[in-house]
Amino acid sequence: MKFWSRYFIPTLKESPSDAEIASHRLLIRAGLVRKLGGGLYTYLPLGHRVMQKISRICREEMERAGAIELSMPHIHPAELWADGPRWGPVREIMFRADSAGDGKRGPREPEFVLGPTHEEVITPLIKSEITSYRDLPKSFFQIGTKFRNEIRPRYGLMRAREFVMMDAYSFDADDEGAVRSYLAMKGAYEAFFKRIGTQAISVEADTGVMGGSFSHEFMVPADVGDNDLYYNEESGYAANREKARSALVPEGLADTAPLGALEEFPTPGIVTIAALEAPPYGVPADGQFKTLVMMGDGRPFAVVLRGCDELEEAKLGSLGFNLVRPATPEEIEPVMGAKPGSLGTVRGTIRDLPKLAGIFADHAIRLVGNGTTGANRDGFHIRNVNVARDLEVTKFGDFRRVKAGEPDPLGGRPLMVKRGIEVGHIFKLGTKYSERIDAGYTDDKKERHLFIMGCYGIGISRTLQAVIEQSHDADGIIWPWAIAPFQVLVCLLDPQDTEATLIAARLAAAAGRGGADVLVDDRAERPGVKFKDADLIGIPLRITVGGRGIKEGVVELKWRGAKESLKIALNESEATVEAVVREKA
RNA sequence: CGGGGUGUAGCUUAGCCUGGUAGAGCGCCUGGUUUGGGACCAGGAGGUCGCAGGUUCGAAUCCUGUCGCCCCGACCA
Repeated sequence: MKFWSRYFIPTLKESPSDAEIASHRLLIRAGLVRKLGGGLYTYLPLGHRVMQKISRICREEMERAGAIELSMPHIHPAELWADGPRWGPVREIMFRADSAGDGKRGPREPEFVLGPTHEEVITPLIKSEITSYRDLPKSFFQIGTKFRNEIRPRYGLMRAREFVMMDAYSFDADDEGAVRSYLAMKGAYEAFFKRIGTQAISVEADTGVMGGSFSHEFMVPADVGDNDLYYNEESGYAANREKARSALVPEGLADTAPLGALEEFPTPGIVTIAALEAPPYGVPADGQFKTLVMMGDGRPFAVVLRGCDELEEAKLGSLGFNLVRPATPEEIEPVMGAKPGSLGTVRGTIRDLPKLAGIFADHAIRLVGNGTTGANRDGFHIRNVNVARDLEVTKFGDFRRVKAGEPDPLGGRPLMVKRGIEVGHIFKLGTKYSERIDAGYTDDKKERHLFIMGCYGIGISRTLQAVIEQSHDADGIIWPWAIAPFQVLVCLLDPQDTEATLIAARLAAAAGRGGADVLVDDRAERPGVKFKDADLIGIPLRITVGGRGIKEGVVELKWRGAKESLKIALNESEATVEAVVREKA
């Protein structure tokens, strides 16, 4: 039990100007955190308590799923990362952790870095400690601070430079085992989010820089999220934007339109899809072919889409390039023969076809019959273009960004879209890390195999903020019971009054017996201030003890989300409070 | 890193265009009156106007540079 007057909850009437979104403002106004610098936050007592509660629940669910807790260093020798597969992409977000030195030495390679994640630490560890199939499978986890020098920290704890994460790693002897471990973790995640009172959706996700064979993200739906979720509740399909597919194009669809004769025509100054749609041309966007030239590991390649579709760059990952970027006009013209705006892939029109590392076409272009595309000659397009007859294509694939309302790939029902905050991510890694350092075990036939790994993360501090984003109103936070910093707030309106103080103490004790963490607002403030603060910090159950109620012989119980309060007779109040709390806890 | 914005008291900000005494609200301190949804009255403390240089008799204000922070984009738990 804590007394507000002796505790530390610095609430703010106004929010600092640098807080943009509701959850960020509330974090600060409710006295949960204070900023030290960009992406760096102090957890004040209230915020710290919530972090502890989220961590504890996370720990319990991970252990229930069979994972074993350990703790790895935050400072890593730089050699651990140097020359690794992720050194390039990861390097720029890593903090170096060398001695600050005397300021005279010039730049040099870092000796130590602050750990952004721990695959690189745990894989060598397990390599040397586990050598037999008898010791598999094993899953480990830790809950601790991670350091990433984010290019742009944002939205308070949402994207911070230093943040708290639960990270887990699984080691299995074979693929079936690895899938079991993966599913166990997925189950633990689902249980975790359910217990903390948060709706989190798991969606198919891209593996990105992490690599691996498949993965799911756990998303908390929120308008301020930085990823789009495409889903249909009936069919159960859910994927993020990078991964989302649709059943727009029937399998094996061939050219259908009556084939017209190819015809080049002048289009002076026309370099956009929209301009070709307008009079006098009037070619609808879905009747155009859009040709994009990208650079993959330094080699140009082309991507062909319908004019009405957008490229989803993440989907180019399947092409096997390490680094992909749009090509510059200077890189494009010598290869294609024209500047962007007049590009196309009609056979025979590409100036230097052998230079291209490939022409990759989205399946959806099959829907275009007698279409129009660039002639690879500035100021000219070609009409009556048909895919099978006319287009140069190395390979078809799924490269377009899905749109809301398209049929989902499982049941053909319309896809819905929501914004979401990524709070967890699980990866089936396969052997990507174990192979690099030859980490494996010996089986019962004395044969050596690589560990099949998985890795898993939950952003604990991000989850804290995502919960607020999902659960608040105009007055403040509405904490789910399980992670509220205190579950019960005894609001003592007349701390000078001995009788009221005594009643408040008894009720606080009763709530404590029921299993709640109790905060007593014993400050010498006016009732209005106390009520506003109570709503702001979002304690689920408020018990009001005041002179007015005592005269009537009642105290009031009010749930944070509810409109009305309940009056309870004084002589039954202790038993009632204890019972109510026990039921929740 | 590219684009945009912004720095004035603990917080929110006015003043800047058109140079001349730095102002308000909230919060804080003292006294009084109040006391069930952010009270009122009186008094008070608190500001190197982000930093450095320049122009000027004179700079919060104009110019140059620099740093911090915020927003949009790429990246991530």
